[in-house]
Amino acid sequence: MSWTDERIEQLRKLWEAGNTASQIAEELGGVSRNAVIGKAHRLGLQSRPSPVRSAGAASSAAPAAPAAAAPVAPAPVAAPVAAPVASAPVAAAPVRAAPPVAPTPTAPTPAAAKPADEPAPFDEDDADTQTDAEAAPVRSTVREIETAISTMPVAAPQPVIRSVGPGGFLRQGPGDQQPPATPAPPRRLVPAKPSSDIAGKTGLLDLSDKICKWPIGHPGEPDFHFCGKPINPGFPYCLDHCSVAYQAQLPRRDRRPPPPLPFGGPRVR
DNA sequence: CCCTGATTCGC
DNA sequence: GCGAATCAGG
Repeated sequence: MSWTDERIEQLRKLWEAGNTASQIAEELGGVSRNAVIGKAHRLGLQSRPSPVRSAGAASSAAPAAPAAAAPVAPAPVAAPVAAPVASAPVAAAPVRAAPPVAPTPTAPTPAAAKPADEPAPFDEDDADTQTDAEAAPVRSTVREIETAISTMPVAAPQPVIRSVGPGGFLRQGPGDQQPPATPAPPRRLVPAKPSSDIAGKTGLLDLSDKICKWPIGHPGEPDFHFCGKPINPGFPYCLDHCSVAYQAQLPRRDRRPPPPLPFGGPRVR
């Protein structure tokens, strides 16, 4: 496929409408995403926010310097940590009307962020050409909306960091005096008493550095316990279990080949 | 992993 | 000029 005037025009439209390169490529057909990007650049189409560009430098591209054009307030890094508690939108409910705090000139945080270049809403000159491309613009619009929604500042705020404790209550930060909204009754995660299965056996709490810590059974099983015999001095296990735990390595030639792994071994890629 | 756009470079 | 390969962030 070659870049006919028609296809170039289509590319231009879709690109400026905010479609992704892969969408455009799919729409045009016969070209790859890379081809679209390459062509777009050669056409001098305005570059769009790219993951890569942010870090490095706006080398060749970006004549429309966003720095100058951006209407965004400089926002001199207003204490990123301090803010959340007071303004926390998370605690949506009972936050008493924020006291008339000192007129902190907080930057219009997220809402102000707005694309430097607004895509021209419509190109009236091309209205006649629209007929052949009915479907595309619609899809673009849908995507634009989706993108807009997903990037809306409204969805963002969740700055209050609280962890969820057992029972579902929220742990509070130091300055957070509001009681938890729903104080869930404490729940035990483990039985208060050891089950009768391990009565008389060495449980976790019975461990010391004088008795064998060799596990008998598996954690989670009702009768899981530890060996509990006196240790072999200098080791965490008794003599018997030391002999299991510490084995001299045989010379390679004397070793048994390991049994085949149950699932065909590790994946190889 | 997936996605994205940018860049490079052989053709 | 073209676009695959590659890079690099989200």
